[in-house]
Amino acid sequence: MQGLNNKQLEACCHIDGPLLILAGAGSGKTRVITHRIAYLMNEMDVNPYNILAITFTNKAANEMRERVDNLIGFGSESVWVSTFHSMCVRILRKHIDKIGMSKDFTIYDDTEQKVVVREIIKDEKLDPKLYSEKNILSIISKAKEDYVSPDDYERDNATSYRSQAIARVYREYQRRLQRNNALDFDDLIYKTIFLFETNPDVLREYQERFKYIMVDEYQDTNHTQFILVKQLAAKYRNLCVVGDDDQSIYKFRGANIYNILNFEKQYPDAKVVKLEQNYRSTSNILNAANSVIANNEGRKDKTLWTENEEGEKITFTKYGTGFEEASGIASKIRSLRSQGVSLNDISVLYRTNNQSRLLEEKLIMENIPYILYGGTDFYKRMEVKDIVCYLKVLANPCDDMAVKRIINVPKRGIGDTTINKISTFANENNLDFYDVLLDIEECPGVSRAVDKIKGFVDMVEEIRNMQNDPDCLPSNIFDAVIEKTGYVELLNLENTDEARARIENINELKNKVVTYEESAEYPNLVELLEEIALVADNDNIEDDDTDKVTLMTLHRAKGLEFPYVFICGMEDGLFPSKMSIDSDDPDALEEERRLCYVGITRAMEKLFISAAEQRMINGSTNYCQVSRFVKEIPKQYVEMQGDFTRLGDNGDSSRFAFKNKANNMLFGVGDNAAARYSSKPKTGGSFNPGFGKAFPMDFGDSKTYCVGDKVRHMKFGNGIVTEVKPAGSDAEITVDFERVGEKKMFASLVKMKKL
DNA sequence: ATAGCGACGCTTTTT
DNA sequence: GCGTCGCTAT
Repeated sequence: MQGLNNKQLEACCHIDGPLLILAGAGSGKTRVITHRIAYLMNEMDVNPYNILAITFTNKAANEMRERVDNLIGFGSESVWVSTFHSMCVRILRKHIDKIGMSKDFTIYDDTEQKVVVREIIKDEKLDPKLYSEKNILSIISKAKEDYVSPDDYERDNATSYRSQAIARVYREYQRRLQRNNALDFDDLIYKTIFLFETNPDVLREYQERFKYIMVDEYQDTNHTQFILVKQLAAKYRNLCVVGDDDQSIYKFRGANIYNILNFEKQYPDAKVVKLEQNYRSTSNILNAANSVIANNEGRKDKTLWTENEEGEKITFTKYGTGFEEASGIASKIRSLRSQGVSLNDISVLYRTNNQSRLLEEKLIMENIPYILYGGTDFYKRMEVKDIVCYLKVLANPCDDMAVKRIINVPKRGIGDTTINKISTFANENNLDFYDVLLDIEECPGVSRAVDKIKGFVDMVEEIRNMQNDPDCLPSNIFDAVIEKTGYVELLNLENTDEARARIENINELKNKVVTYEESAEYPNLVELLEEIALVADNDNIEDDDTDKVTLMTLHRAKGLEFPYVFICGMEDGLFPSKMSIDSDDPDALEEERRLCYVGITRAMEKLFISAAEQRMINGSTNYCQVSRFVKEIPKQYVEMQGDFTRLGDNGDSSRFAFKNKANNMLFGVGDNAAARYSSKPKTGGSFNPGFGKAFPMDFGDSKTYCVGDKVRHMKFGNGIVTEVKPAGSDAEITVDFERVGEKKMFASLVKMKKL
């Protein structure tokens, strides 16, 4: 427990009963959580089997497990470290039959949800203009997040004709998912709560198991997650939640800030520990962040402080246009680079994804390498989804959505009319879509396509039969899909850059499959698909060590830090967004302000913020005011650049000290000439080890290795120890891995198992 | 069955 | 300004 400050120590050592840790930005939150787990195990003799740590992202879960491993060596494998969603999947895979579903369910992402809703809108003959799938899905999702069933929803909205129609869609949506043996993300939590409600014995089993529960990023939990945690902790009440109400920025996704604000009401005996010392930022940056967030009403009282030095002032630059802003940022980055700053230490943050376009164009022109987070997720790319749907059909033929997606991909002459006929026939006879395909002669009106469908079914069945061979791996299936469908072959014929990028993505998918196989105990399609469904692209951030500037939205930056941070587009209407300014809910603006706070506190050494007077938004030029958030930063922390005599600035500008004019910006010329380019598909990244692959418990002599020992490493696979060199109380060992060659590592830190 | 064209709509997105 | 989606003409 060394190197912790008093507050951190206090948080680690409070073991019994509810505990709320309010952890400000950069206050060493993860350290506290990992040390607390270590304390439970090492000092309090808690069996790691009885500890549950919940996070929101796989990345956070992996990091946490790694850090606990490093802290205590072996034994941490039996701590449940997982995301809400993968925890629920794991519970449901074991018990979902008790609530009338089958254990091999598949998970639908939002693309698949949309297709289901679209079909229902059509079948129910609703006007798609009045009932957009997007709108309906968000209503359904919101209902589920609040644990409102279709019946509840119908009853609660009895007076609205529209709501009654939506209730019908909701009910039908659930019915179809059930028939497809599928759950969406909201269902994963919803059904787990329902399982616990209806099966007290199952709940008791998990309550007994999870005697100590920790929840990270508690400010981001929604209502169902709140209920779930409450259920699990009800018996032992050893619940520790960690979060920062000032960093609650996901209300639009259902996060309920009152879960953290009212924790003490929910648990009156809760101990509260505030972590207010910041170890990340200079005091100028931190003070600026404090001043901004102080304008919010609905927050827990706390003020971050730091022992770090004052540092440079924040630079605020006002540019004439978005083009100039992008040029200005690019040239600032160039000058940083010439001073020896690594591009990896620089990040450019913005409110909306489309702001990246201008930045990208300028960075390309200036020859500054960058990596952009955002855009289409790897697993949502067309070609990746196509292949994944083949795998889904092979794993779960009831998955109508998947079957319909691939039945004519690549094109094999089975058109919409045929698909609709089969669909109707299936619905009328209460059959799965694929059942009808198997017996296609029975289906009226598909005379012409019968042979084509037979060809398709034969192909699928041929691949499916491969699974009878116990040695058949998911990658063999994968190869068979590629070969029998001719998918890559057809792309090859296209001979375009786009087709080549798609092939690259498919190869990348194959890499993921192989990586999965190497880490899995019993590789199988269902588990592979589950990992794919639960893994976010976000997990790959920071994996690449080549020198690149990072571009992303402020939302995505949460949890990250960079020595140099640019926040651009600081204009009222953009940030804070117009929606939040116009909203009659005052919390909308407060949430934007929290987002601003998150952005500022990402910076360690130096923060640049900027605004443009004119910006093109949705094809038309807007004249902008400097963001109110900029004006909330006291001038002593800021150095001003730019022309403040032009339009868009009045009133509060007197707070600023005027400095040099930005007159070195190129205007206009060539700005639109920069060619559009398609960003290289993201690659690399470690596959989430998730559940089921934890090493067996092994408390023994795992820290001592001898030359010749056969070992297995979590990431690197099998290898042989070739050298052991004492280094202080530790030992540096060299291992020759079959797959990746020789690696040196410290014995006490390495995540390895002796074979 | 599919290419092509016009209408629309448009913050943020841990799973 | 740009991408997605659905309808229409071939």
